[in-house]
Amino acid sequence: MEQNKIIRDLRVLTEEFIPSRILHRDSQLSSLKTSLSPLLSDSRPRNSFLFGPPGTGKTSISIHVAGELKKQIPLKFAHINCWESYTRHSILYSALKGFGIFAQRKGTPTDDLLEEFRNKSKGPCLIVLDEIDRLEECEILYDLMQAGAGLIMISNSENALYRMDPRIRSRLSSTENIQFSRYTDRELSDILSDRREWGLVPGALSRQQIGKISLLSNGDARTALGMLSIAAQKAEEKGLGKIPSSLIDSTLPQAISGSMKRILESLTPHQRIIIDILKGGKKGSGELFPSLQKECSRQGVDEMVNRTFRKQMERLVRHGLVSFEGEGRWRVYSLPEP
DNA sequence: GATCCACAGGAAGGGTTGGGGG
DNA sequence: CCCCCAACCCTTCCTGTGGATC
Repeated sequence: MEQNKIIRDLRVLTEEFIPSRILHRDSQLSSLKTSLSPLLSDSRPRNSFLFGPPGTGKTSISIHVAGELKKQIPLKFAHINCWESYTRHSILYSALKGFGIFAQRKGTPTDDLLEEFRNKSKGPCLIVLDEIDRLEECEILYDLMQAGAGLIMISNSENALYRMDPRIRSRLSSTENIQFSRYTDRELSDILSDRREWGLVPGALSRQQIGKISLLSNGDARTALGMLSIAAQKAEEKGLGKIPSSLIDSTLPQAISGSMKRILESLTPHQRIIIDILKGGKKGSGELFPSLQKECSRQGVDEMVNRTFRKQMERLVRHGLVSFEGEGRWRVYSLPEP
């Protein structure tokens, strides 16, 4: 295979890559380590709630800290995305999978999975629940805590825990709240420089270009890394020896739509149609439902019953993809501000 | 004031799905 | 291959709410 001119290691340029050195998150890192330190003496850690805008390092530092702990103790660890696993059953299943135990998914009662989890989570145990506001059955938090697991809960919204059942909330009252704010341009530049060192061939990207990406990404490391990897791949495809600045400008919309695309791909056809309709402006149920039916028959998608439509709306609202104002029959749905 | 209407949302039940066992 | 099991999704049926209409 021909030697790459731009990319040395593409993995380093993705948000999934967890660097061994976390930059510009010192206070959050030390708060989290303090909360989790009881694990080292086989005691129950303090639960943590990490909140802040997307791309500010919440998931990265959670996985990083878990990795550090694993080097010192036999930690049971699982990272669960509540967007994908939002029921009690699927969370228990994912947790066991994170421990390396492949339970039978279908056909196993939730209580049996819980029993299995209780048995297998003995000793130091840490569960990261990402996008916790997507969770549909909050009792699972109670179950996990009861089994002795330490929790790191992550959300973009500061109020994610307020919306939970008061009983669960009181169990979470001693939770350590750790806030993440957007990176400054300079901090983002440092992060990108660090990744450039391992991910790109020397000389492929200039300091000025890093500054430009940082400026355009508005403090969001996910967008910044998205821009960097898209630009690098395009330049590589073209057989160039350096990333041209013109390419960087054109990657911003792609990097942003890339994260939006992932969300849209996870939607059902019905949910996608509802969002498309709401792009045309806010609507009440009385107007939205007939529009949905009409659009479904036009697109050859099965029509749904009114009650199912309301359940779908409930879910879209909970997922933050649709917002509403007004109560009762005067409720009006719209798309949230980006 | 009684009734109607439009909508929200709970409860129950049936269909589908996917993995295991006979 | 077929049946069983349990989760999960959708539908049906129902109750509650509050403004509009008679």
